[in-house]
Amino acid sequence: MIAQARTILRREGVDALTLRAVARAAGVSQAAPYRHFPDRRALIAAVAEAGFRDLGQAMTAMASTAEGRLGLKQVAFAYVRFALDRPADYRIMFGPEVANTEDLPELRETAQSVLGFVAEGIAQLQRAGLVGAGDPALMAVATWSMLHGLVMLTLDGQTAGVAPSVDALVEEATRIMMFGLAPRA
Amino acid sequence: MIAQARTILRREGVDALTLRAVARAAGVSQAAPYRHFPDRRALIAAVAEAGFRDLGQAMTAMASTAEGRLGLKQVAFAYVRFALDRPADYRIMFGPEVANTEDLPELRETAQSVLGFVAEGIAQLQRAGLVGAGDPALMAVATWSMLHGLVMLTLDGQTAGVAPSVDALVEEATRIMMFGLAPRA
DNA sequence: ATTGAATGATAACGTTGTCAACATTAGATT
DNA sequence: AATCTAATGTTGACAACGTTATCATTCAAT
Repeated sequence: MIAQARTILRREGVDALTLRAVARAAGVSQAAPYRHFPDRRALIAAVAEAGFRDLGQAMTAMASTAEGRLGLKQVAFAYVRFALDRPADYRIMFGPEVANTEDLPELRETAQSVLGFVAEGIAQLQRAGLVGAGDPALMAVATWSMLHGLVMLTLDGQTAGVAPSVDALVEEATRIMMFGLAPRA
Repeated sequence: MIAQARTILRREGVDALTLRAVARAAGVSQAAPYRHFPDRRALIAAVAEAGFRDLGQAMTAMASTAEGRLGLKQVAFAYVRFALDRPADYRIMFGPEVANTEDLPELRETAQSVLGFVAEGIAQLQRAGLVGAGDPALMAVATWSMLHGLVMLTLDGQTAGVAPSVDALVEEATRIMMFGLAPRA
């Protein structure tokens, strides 16, 4: 059922992701989904959680392709690529429907594991002397924020024309994140 | 009518912002709004545009309270404060309904002026030698991305527990943005 | 005075989330 | 083997929504 939902989401967008549409796709009556999800929000939360799992997988896969700062950058690219490849999935994962994750502990945990993954990578770089002192969790939030914002603004069409390509944009943004806006003496 | 819409949005959330609710609040028939907005999306776009205007105003007001890097940081605080004070407004401004602004030139322009404001501030810092060389528009996008991401993740409850307060989080994030993750010799 | 645009009212259509009531089935218990 | 229970599905309904078509009103410009 979640698989049906994700297919609809990708093919027809968020608006088409209705409980009835999922029921139709599953060849089942309109009320049947309520046996598995208490309400629409729960279905969306399940789809979001699947998305976070896929995202984590994509990031992990890319992390092992390079070391040091380049590794972190590769993860950043994997992150952005995932979001731009599946914009509807990404939007659902951070949409208002699942904003208050207090009552969705599983989703919360899955999402937090993405943050934890970034934090761990940063801690590694710190041990290698490639990242300065400071709370790695905080640095991870800042890094994640930048990527998330970049993705959202790009999906909203707000970064068009600033850089020759999205890749170039990510390249520059991660560089700024790593070395800062202030000049280095 | 836009004012009614914004009141409903703030009081009852995005879901309650329906054309019918706006019509009721205005004491008018349910079809009357269609004389002023072709569809729901147009109403939302108008609300979003009003939000961007308010945001720009808040940022501008705060920019004149300090100079140099501190000025930019004050603008960042103003930005975050606006978003957290009026989460529903902020969400609408960057929501999927108005994602493709191609057919909403006015909204696009208003939103872009926020970016332009940041870019101008960065260009000023460059002239003062407080920010390194590089395309200020690109730097502005990176900065905006970080703030936008930070706000969204915070609204989604994803940054809870990382810092003692949101202010501290913004403080640290802007510091990282300015001086980078990499250690300074 | 007439016209035409702007604005509003009424009524309807199709879709949605949700619920209540009933049917079916598979597994566990007796 | 008979019975009970939980899970799952169906039918039918309700209210709310976006949207449209049709008709009424007002008011400035000609």
